[in-house]
Amino acid sequence: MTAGESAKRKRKALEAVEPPLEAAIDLGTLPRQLGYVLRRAQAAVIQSYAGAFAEAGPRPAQFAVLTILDRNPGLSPSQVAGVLAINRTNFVPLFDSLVQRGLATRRPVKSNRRAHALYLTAAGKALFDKAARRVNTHEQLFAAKLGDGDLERLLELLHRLTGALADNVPPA
Amino acid sequence: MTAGESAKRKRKALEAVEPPLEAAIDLGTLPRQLGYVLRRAQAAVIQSYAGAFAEAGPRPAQFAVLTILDRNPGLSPSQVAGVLAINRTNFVPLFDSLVQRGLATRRPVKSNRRAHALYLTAAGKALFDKAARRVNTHEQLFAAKLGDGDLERLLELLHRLTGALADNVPPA
DNA sequence: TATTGTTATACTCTATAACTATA
DNA sequence: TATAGTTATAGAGTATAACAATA
Repeated sequence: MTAGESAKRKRKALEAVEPPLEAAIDLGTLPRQLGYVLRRAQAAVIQSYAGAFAEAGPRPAQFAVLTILDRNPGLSPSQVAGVLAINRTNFVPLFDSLVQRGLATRRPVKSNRRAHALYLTAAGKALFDKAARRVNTHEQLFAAKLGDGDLERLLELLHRLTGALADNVPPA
Repeated sequence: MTAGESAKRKRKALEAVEPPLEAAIDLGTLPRQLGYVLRRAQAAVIQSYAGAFAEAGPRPAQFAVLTILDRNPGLSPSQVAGVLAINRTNFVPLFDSLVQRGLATRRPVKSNRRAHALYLTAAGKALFDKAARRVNTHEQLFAAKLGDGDLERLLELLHRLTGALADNVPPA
């Protein structure tokens, strides 16, 4: 092959082509892949929640922390982060955002001067109660969309999946 | 109430407290909230995939693009981004990463000099085939973990949920 | 030495505004 | 005026290394 032929072929390979046929796009195996399907579902759910929380309520991670502290006042940062599967490190600015909004506080612990005990403020409890009511209402919308016990079936399958996969990566 | 009493109470409210009782942590309604349960499930699935792709295979988003272009060569960036629900804007660096690895190319389109047509290279096809085999094997692991048709049930519920929520936000 | 909370840092994902060249 | 691709940018989410105070 000469240099001229090589250059010609190269030019041809980069030539303009016709626009794609306007047929339905084939997703291949993506709709059977759990990672992809979960991403799409989570995006749809987050979008749906965003509509219900139009006026900048607590973000999902903030709401989760409020829930844990409402039920378990006095837990340590490591405990809350651990139970929510949030990195200890990333929990710091997350909790700071609640403190800055006056929703939660850190208190020292008598018996261990390294540790902190975390609590909701009165404002934090009030915001949590209000947000929890809205979240539960929204959950009923999901139940209605899926219909007839299917939300419960979906939750059960997701819990079982998460548990089965977690078993493979036991804590060190 | 005197000023002294008020200051005293304030000090008391900030006093050190005993460590939390070591009981099981109460998650409240979080296990019934789809957003939270989906996040946990997706994290578990991504972790599981990360183990199977130890040696830096394509990332999930890259693999999705490879899949679409393998089945639908010549689509435009907007079409691929649209079908994957990826922002047009964010698709650019994502596709660039494939081009830089020699896995995909952009070609001009005859009939519309604004448009691009996207294709996999031979290397891109080869990597996709290899990764697809690994992904499908991993999918079987999920099926085994859940057992007896439950993966199919889970996928069906997730598809139905995503579809039902998308209906509420029709494209402008 | 190990643990608790923290800082610094970096990378990915996502979202919005605005530019360019074409149509 | 609208469309296709792109740039710039900023906000979340997530991950690792390392530090100070304390155990």
